[in-house]
Amino acid sequence: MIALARYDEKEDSARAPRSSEAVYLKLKQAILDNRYPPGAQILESQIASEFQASRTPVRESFVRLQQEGLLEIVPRHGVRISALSPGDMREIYEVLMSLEPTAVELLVARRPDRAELSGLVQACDDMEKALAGSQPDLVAWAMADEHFHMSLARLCGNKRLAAMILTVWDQAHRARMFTLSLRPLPLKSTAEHRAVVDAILAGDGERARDLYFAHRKRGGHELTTIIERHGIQRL
Amino acid sequence: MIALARYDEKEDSARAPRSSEAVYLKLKQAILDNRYPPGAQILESQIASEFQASRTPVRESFVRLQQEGLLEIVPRHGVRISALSPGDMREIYEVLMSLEPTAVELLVARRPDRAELSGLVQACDDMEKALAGSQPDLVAWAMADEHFHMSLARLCGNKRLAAMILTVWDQAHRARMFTLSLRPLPLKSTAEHRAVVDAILAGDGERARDLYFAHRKRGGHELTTIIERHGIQRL
DNA sequence: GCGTCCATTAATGTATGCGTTACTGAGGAC
DNA sequence: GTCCTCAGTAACGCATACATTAATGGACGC
Repeated sequence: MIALARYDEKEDSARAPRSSEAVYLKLKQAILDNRYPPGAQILESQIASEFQASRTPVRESFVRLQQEGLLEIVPRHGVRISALSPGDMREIYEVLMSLEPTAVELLVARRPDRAELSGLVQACDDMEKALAGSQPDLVAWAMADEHFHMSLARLCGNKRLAAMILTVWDQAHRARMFTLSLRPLPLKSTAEHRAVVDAILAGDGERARDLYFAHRKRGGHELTTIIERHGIQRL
Repeated sequence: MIALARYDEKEDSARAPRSSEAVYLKLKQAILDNRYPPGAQILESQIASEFQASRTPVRESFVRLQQEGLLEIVPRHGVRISALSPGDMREIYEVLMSLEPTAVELLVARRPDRAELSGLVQACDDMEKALAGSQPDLVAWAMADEHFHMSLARLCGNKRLAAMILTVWDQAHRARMFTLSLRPLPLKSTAEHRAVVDAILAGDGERARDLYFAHRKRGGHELTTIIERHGIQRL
């Protein structure tokens, strides 16, 4: 289900370069980058030799990644990279439609100043820049979009809530990247993001919440439509 | 930070009595039962000998329980059972105020028949029974209450959402049990639960959502008040 | 020729050993 | 008397060895 560990990340003492942590991070990145495609069966020893570690830290990483929903440990059968069904995508967007508006509401209640929101503004600028040229850079836009949403989650002041949002975002990451070129150009999206920032600065929690909810709903609907139209079953 | 693994529980083949699973379940139950109190430092070897297993499955359990937020692995320092601060309780109730109303809304949208909701009705009956006598059985009431909320989460049709709810409920379990005798008798609570069930059966998603939100908000407020009034810092 | 059974093999699950690190306590110096 | 240093020890993190299980392929029987 939903991995709770992320709010634990404290980069205080870099004195302990634990192998299991390194394996976890590299394996996770590899999955998100689709270097291990959904449905792929992977072996402990394979990952171990690939990352030059023993099976022990690899197993530990498997457990963590399973709880984050990125892979499944089938006892005695090994590990399979999770593939998302259309139903999974629906679940993810239902969760986000619940949690993200709450997060923005909590953020407004904290009355953040403009400096605290600089990351959000920067993300909006990046999104605009990515779409400005004659050849829109969809990947850059997606990264800025992700950065906006994850920053907002982190800013809300509720670590559990933030961790949950980040976890399901990670689960949906590949699907988003995959459908990026299939969706209409997200031209309205940036304006929606800026409107949310304005509402936050104005201290209007209800408006921020409603705007964010509508934004999330539209995004989810777009993605769902694409999945249906293309008859995608697993991603 | 929110453990995603629970929706994975499939008790299909009981053919593989894995030691790590047994250790995980027993250790988790022990923590929930407060046999390892919050803040306690525990040793891998201690748990291993206690459960007659080696350190390997114990470590695996530690990783899982850390992601569920029930304990913290401090590298090179061992494992500490999580203690909830008032801020943690606030976080948990903010998450539940967001997720539980969504869950009930999703459940209504599925138009469940009366049979599907029998578990909820049973839980209401149990709550009433627990408070009926001259000597109210608070523990029985709390168990029925928990059963109601967890059943509703599971019924909503969104496994990720359900898993998240269950995870934070587990985190708050000890705190709830601890404050049980400090709160006023939950006499209104049962009626609120029944009203939610009625709204579900009536197919009125908005009413069910609002009722559940109000119920959750009141419960959270009650608990927060108790924590403040008694100056509880860790539980 | 096909199906079933057994043996072999390969990968997981568990146990254990080894190296490293951090804590503890004692002893000495200022 | 207090603080700092150092050595001893105990627990963790990782590696590896062993046990267990499931899958695969071949051979035998029908």
